[in-house]
Amino acid sequence: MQCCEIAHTEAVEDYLRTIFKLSGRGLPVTTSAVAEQLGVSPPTVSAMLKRLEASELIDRSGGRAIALTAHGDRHAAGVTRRHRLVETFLVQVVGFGWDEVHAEADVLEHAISERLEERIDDLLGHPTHDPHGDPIPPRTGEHVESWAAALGSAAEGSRFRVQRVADDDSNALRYLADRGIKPGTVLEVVRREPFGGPIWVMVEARSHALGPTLADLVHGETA
Amino acid sequence: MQCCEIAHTEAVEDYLRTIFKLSGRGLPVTTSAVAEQLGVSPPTVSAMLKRLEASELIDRSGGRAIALTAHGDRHAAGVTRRHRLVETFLVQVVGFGWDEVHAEADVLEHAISERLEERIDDLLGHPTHDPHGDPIPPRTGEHVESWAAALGSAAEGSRFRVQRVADDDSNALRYLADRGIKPGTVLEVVRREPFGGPIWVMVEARSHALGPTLADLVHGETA
DNA sequence: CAACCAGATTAGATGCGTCTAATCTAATCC
DNA sequence: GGATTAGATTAGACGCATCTAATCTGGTTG
Repeated sequence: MQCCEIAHTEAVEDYLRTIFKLSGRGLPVTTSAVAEQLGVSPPTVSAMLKRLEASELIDRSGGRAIALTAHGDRHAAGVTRRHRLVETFLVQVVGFGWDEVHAEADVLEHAISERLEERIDDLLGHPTHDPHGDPIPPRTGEHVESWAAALGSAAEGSRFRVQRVADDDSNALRYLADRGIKPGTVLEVVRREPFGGPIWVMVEARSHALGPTLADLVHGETA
Repeated sequence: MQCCEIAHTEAVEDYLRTIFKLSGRGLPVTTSAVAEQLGVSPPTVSAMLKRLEASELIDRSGGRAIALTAHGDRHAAGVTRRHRLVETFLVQVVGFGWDEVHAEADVLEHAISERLEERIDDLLGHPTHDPHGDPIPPRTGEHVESWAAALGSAAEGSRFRVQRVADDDSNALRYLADRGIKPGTVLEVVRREPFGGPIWVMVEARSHALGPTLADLVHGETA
């Protein structure tokens, strides 16, 4: 069965984007990881993976790990592109906060036509990154989905430039935005408490203690 | 079974909006009419109508005619509201032509959240009509879906103000827009050819011959 | 009135996407 | 190396939305 023999249903797009996302973050891409991410049961994922494999969108020759084929990667990047364009559009044009757009985009990514996708891209001036700092895959051509180092592992005393913040948790995003932490922010790592304690950072002359969970959502490089 | 026990799937919303649309135009609302409109088979409609009736969204006590209950009408008006708000948004904010938005809105109407619906409404300044002149149902309260007289039945020599143009056919919309015929246009009915012949109208000092099919898409009142 | 016809429904089937319960597999650990 | 255990799959089921083929229903017409 070739790719184009599978219906590009919302579910198929959801699975592809999830696999794309996990791969991009360097996380293990397994049945259970996908199930967890999508909030469905492992058998459901098993069944879908079988169909994706039959359509040559994924490759499972590497043991438990699931990899996108070149074909699958193109489609997954397409869905991701729409997701991130929609997020950018909702923030820049519609006036939503960066913490409000993820769930909205999760639905809209399946609902916009190619024409609307292009129009939004034009309207926004062909953005390269969404409001969370995630790179927007180009319509054609190569795309690299790299995550820089997490703030959670930055050295004490270093200056850290935020590039990207994981967009999964609205509350975390709101919390971080309230403290001025967003892509582009440069902060100072004052102190790292041991034993899973918080990391103290200085942003615009104010210091904040971020728990390790939160600190791991923030990625960037030493500035 | 009460209304809220039925899932508000896309299909359910599609059926409700279709029934709403046919009723609003004063057309017969029957199994086959709905099937035709939605492009599905009559048995499929039969099955869905049974579920809609069990959920008390429609009432079929009037022989073959299908009527929305008060409850069903509220839901149908909600879907229609989203459809028309999206159309307006796509034209006014995104820059689409009025002939391009119907198909787009058919999908997006199911995908926008209540929050986004409200935000779009605010952004547009609470419009009362969409680009085709169709009234946008208010979020709460009464809504009247009335179609004025068709241009096809306007008297020779009368002046006719266009209020509303049926949005089903992109090509027809483009054709009409090219000739300056859209809501608000005032035109003069020069001559009606008999035997299903065209109707001659004068718009901005240019005259055009419109076939009866086309003329029946244009609704308004003598000005 | 009987036959016909249009329109609606029932019967039976399919594919998708999901579930739970049971089973299989493969890595880990004493 | 055998037992445990985590993870994946198979088995069996369900609801939604759709189809085709067959049947039912009700009005019109010769």
